Amino acid sequence: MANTLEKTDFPLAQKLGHALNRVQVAMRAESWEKFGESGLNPTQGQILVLLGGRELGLRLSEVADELAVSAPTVSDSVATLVEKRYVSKSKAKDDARAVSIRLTAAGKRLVGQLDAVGATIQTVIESLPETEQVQLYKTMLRIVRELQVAGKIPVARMCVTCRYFRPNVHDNVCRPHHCALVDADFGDQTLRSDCPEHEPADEHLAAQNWESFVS
Amino acid sequence: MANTLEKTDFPLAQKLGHALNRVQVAMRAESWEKFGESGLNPTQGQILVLLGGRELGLRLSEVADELAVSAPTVSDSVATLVEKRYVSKSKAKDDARAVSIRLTAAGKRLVGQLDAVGATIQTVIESLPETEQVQLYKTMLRIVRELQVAGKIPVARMCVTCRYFRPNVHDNVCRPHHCALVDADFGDQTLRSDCPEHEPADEHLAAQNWESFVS
DNA sequence: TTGCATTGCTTAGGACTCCTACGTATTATT
DNA sequence: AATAATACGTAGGAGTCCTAAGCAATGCAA
Repeated sequence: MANTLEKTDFPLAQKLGHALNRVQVAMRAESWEKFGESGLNPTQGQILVLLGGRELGLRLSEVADELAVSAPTVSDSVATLVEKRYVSKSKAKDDARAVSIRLTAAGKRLVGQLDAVGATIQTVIESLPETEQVQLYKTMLRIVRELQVAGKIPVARMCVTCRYFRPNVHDNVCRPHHCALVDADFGDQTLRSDCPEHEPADEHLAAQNWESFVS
Repeated sequence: MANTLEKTDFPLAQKLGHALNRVQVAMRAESWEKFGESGLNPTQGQILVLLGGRELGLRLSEVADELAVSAPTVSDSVATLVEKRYVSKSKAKDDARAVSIRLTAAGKRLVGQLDAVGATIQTVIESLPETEQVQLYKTMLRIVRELQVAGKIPVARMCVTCRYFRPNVHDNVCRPHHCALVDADFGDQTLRSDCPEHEPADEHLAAQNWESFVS
């Protein structure tokens, strides 16, 4: 009798996937709402937000990798964004085949008003107890990292893949990590998922850091 | 000096949103891959998977609500699925305006082969320590519930909104909850996010249960 | 019971995503 | 110098996704 429920149950990972899917649906819907106000669709919005964090401009293929869509799709979307005067395309200096995509002044203005995430999602996350937020964040970073290892998304500018990252080197439980670039100790909640100062670690260091981080 | 990183940092909720977005990108890309093998796109696949859990058939509008897209979109997608012979449409008995959408035999066969989530995501989740999986699951359920309260997604068939759910009534730390339908105690990892036996609780009971659950 | 608002769905029209396949230019390799 | 690989673009097509408008059927109120 005690096992009545477990017997007909699905594996936890599958149920987690289901829950993740539901959140994903909500996020996508919010994305339409949020970007729609500015006359954009989700893909265009994502491109703009992505560009917002990169002053130096991005290649077309880099954008495609980041958003995990095909190059033609990005080519199309960027073309419409150019039409809307939010981004500009220029020839890359170092490669005559390549283009450099960056925000125009109008684009920057728009991105400034745009939040990266929908308001409801943001509110919901904020309503969680802070310890749960930090725990969730750490778990999400772990998932993101594993997805990168699996080649599903490009290596993001996260602390855990940075050459300046020194995980768990301090005794302080609240701030166990260290950033060798700015020479500061910090905690899990200050870990970055998209740091402008990020410089990729070599494979060996990355693996080593990852070990120290998750243990 | 100690605050060097924190000063230039973003709010945690925003960084969490960013991480969630990245996972979402990966999931969407996997969705294309996975469903593409069967000649489907993500939306068609989602509809099929959704229908897979509902023997009795669903209204068009219910599908639209579940996937958080407009009725015309579902109308289109269902039409192409009918063409592909995976689903059938019939008039609803109780309402001559409405249709009942359900899987055909071929549709059931296909859904049987389809996983709800992409293989990589599944693997990544499974690679997490089990305690972290359970914690993540609980947090995700909480987020899903909050999204429902906010009206962003329809009330799912989760334990926490079920009239048979009795949260935290047992002393056993591993199995504190109780299902009054099958009369069994169970733990967080056995909580359901889409239970076929689900019967919605009234508002009062739902609120009360939610309180007991999260505290 | 008649009238009107609401509901459930469909059609129409348009913007755009997203794909595969192929073409063109440039760069890298041999 | 010839060939391969890379970066991007175009073409063509299926299909998402929206808003707006329309048609039945239903529910409610006078």
